[in-house]
Amino acid sequence: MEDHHQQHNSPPLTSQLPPLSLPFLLPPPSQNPPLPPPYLFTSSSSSSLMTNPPDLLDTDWVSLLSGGTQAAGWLSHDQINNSFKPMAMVDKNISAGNIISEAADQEEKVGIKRKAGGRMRKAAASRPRFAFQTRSTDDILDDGYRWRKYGQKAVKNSSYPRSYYRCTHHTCNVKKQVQRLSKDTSIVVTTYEGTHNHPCEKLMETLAPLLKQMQFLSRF
DNA sequence: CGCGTTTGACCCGCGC
DNA sequence: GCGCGGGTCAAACGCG
Repeated sequence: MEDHHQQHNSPPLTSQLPPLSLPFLLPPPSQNPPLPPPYLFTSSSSSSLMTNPPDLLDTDWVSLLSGGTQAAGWLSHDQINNSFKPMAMVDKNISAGNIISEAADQEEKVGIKRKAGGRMRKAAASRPRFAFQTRSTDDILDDGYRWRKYGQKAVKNSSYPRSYYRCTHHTCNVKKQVQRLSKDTSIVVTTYEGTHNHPCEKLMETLAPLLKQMQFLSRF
């Protein structure tokens, strides 16, 4: 069951590209007030919630965008509004530090009890996971992928339920959890688990004309 | 009709 | 063993 989309007719545009740079992903210039850059961490960088922004060069944007989530890339979406901050890298090997405690707790438990639940329970061998928080009135931010909700649970010590989503792409089993903090109800914590094994449709749609142009120009 | 959401049941690990 | 908490399933439902 391999994924053999996108190979025969059209050459994979993405493979011919230089790594995406962050400015690509920032909101269009029409948004006058300068937005703070999105700070996301991976496990290779700092584990604690930073008061000072991490150096963007330290952030592995390429792997984030190809394998993690496009969340950081869609800041222009109205939902995200003008606030986007990291919560922390979620990794059971990393101490909670000064992460917002409710979320930290949640993640510690999730990390340990990864396999609890339903029936088709593969040994989810330490899939990449990370979480971040957004300040938004909408629980769901548009990260470019399509998600299907498969569950919702009330969580202890939280007045808001946690929602469970799966990527709808057939061969992709990336999941995410979305939960609003009860301490600060304006904050939504999104936790991603796994790696997308397919391109982001929306991102590709957006970039396709540009990529074609680049291909064309690169011939000269 | 296809796709996504809702929701109660079920499963599983853990602590006691 | 039992109950709890959390994650998942799947039938029913809703919507375009």
